[in-house]
Amino acid sequence: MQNYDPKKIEAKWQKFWEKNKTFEVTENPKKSAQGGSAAVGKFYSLIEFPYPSGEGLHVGHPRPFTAMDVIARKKRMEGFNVLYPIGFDAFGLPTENFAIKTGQPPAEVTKKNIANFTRQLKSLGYSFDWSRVVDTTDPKYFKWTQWFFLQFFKHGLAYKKNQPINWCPKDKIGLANEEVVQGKCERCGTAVEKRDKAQWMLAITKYADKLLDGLKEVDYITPARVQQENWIGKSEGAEVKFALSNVILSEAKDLSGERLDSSVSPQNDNSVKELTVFTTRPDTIFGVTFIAVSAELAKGWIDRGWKPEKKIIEYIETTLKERVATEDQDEKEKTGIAAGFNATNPVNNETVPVWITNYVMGGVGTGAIMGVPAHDERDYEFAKKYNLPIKEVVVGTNVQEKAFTETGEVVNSDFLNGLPTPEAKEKMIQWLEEKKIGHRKINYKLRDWVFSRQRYWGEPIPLVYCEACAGWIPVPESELPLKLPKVEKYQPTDTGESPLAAMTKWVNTTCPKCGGPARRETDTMPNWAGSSWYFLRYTDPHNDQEFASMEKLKYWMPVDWYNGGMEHTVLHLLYSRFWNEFLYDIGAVPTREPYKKRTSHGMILGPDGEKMSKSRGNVINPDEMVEKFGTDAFRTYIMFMGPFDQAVMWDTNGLVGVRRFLDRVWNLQEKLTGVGHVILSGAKDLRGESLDSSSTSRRTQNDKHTTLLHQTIKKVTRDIGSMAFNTAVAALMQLTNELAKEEKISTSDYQMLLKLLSPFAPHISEELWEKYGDGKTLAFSPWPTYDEALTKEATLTIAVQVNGKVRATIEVAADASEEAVKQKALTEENVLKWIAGKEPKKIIYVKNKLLSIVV
RNA sequence: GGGCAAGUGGCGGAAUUGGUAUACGCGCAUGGCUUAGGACCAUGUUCCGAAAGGAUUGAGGGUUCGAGUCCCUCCUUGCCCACCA
Repeated sequence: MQNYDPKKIEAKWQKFWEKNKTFEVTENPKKSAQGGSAAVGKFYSLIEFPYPSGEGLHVGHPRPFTAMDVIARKKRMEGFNVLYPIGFDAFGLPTENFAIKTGQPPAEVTKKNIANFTRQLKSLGYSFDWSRVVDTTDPKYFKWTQWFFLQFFKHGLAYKKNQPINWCPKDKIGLANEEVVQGKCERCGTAVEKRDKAQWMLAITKYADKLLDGLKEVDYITPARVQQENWIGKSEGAEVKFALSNVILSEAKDLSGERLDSSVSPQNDNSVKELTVFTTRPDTIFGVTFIAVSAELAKGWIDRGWKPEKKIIEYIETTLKERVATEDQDEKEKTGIAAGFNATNPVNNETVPVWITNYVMGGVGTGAIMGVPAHDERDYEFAKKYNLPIKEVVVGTNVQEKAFTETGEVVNSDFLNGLPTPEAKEKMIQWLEEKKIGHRKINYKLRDWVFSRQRYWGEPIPLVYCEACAGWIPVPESELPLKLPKVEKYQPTDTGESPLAAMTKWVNTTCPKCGGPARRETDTMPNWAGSSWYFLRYTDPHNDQEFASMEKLKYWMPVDWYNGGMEHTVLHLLYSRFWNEFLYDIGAVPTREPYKKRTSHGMILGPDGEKMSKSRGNVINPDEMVEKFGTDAFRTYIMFMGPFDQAVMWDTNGLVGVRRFLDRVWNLQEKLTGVGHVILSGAKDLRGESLDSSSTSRRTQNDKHTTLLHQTIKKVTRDIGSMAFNTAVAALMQLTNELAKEEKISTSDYQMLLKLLSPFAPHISEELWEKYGDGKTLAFSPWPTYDEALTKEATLTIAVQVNGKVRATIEVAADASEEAVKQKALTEENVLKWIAGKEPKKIIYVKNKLLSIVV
């Protein structure tokens, strides 16, 4: 027997899989390369496709990839027609920045990076269908990304809006709200500024309710579901109009197109006579003692002719500046300034002052709130600071000392008195609606999606602006893809325009509608665009007539199991669900929800327990590990290192241990009965047991050996299903250790071990299967089944407790009667000693587990 | 501040519905095999104690014959969100 030589074996099988197209699938399993018999069903397993960075594969990538590979391989053995595709999300800033630095065209850099990633991924033995690779930067792919954008546009869900955006002065790029982390650019950490810029928007907010509802019908891990719910942030309440005591504007101005419309009455004379607030607690409206408005809202008034005192203008300006720059929001104190006029509470005609404050956000609700210090903590804090009255309207704790925010009985509220909070809320909304001073309103935290970037390396937005037609005209679908022109410089211009803006030849075009002169949109799409539909393309990647045929979509969709990082559970998951639901509504895809099940993996940390990063010097290179220990050991270790959903530290010593395990599996060959024979289907081993690969051990006795085999099958099967890979590997180690103790091992037992091991360590398993298997490919051999009865041990060890402490253990036959166990226990010396002649008060028997005697 | 996880040997971590805490791996120790080994094999390894025995799952309390697991109070760490009215 030769020593285990992973390098040789792994190269051999990777070549074999590639040559035989082992993992390429079709919708008709009979025609597929390997699926000889009709499949029990389809299984679409998906991982988040990687961004092909210049650094190559990071050791973090293999964790989800290997996990889904294990699941996909097991599903194949269980008879499913398994699609496990791979692709590259290749548009993006790092490549563009690299191009800016070196002058190399991003397309070429991307090509090189993808080649390197492909080599690395292939060396890890993943069972990807390599015939379906997608690349988001391929014009054949982004043709459809652009097509989808046009569908959004045609259905009124894409619109251009001139609004303040988050602007990163370093990257010279507009950022979505979600790309701003604590006032800083998510990518480079530079403080973000506000800047006005016309941006393409996607109206994801129109899908807020659908996105929320859809979560009920899918199986997402709880944190993923909760995060999506929180991000959408639905709150139910009411909008209420408060009349203002004096008209604050005087000059007539053009009001069109501003977001402030919703909070200002549409008066011809442009005066602001009333103010709309949003509240989730209309039941507390009798407790209003002030009105708080955001600095953004007040700024809008000034823009439209309000002339307040100088200190008010100064306050507004400072607050707006702070809004973006603030780092430690923890210590941010609430501030405010009286606006100098009052509002009238419509329910009781009380006059309350209007304050401009820093704790009300311009972009939330109407940008104005009613201050109820007795029942809202923030209002309370503010009222205390500025000595505003606190009026109790819900019975609870002393509201002069602390805001009472829970539900209770309403008081001091006229017709609401005596009602519990929820009923008061309903009654008040109805009353407001009757009197036409307010109405029920559902509010969302979710904002529309800023969909344009002033960048080169992204999908061009396929629209032209025509003066004659006075608007944005779509590029005809027949002219897609609209390719990126070759440019000299990839750097965005100082004005913030995309590098494409400098390409006058490309920009100046003709209007598809009237034929007159027109200008192309020079913004490109964000990173998220290509990844919002890639799972659809995998089902039909070479289709040049449609993004995917309905027939293929119907076969493969929805994705059965999608695993990805927690960092993508909010944005990518929400965006791609939005696209899919929109496509479902226009009849382009067959399922409303794209993903049936979503799980997440934890991060792999460096050996020092810190996040891996170049600057810390704690980065582990997968290539190096594979070179040293072999792919199978690497894969198996990744699965063994800890609970899949938790962060784990890298420890190369642990990898050594797994390699030892594989060596042991390899060495078991020596103990095999009938070594050297290729065992064919229908053959029997030396014990006369069938070696039919679909059977497991045929022995029916509950001997220790058989029990362990069946227990292992059960445990590994179940653990893979629940992503408890670490304990599945542990069970395989345990079985291997037990088999190593025996003098001879039956070939059927060995076959079973190889099958269970193969999803984790496919190369060594195939190699050994070639020698000791049934002559077919292990990858499609039936997964072992177990007999529940045979997982039970024949004799059991029962713990005997006296007063809660284990004093003895006794061996009894399985399912022994309580009486028999009791009698045996009461003959144990140590048990008698602790009972010390006393009469047992109580004896509790837990079947097959323990006997508890209380004296 | 809010939400969600999680705290178990020297280390990574196991432990169906409450039922023998510490599986599996690392490390360490002793022995074997070897010219040698950082290779391999065997045995041992939660802590205290010579032993009998006792203690032990972040801290404290509770329910129970019995709690790592359930309940209450508190502490710590990680992740996500952050004045959402």
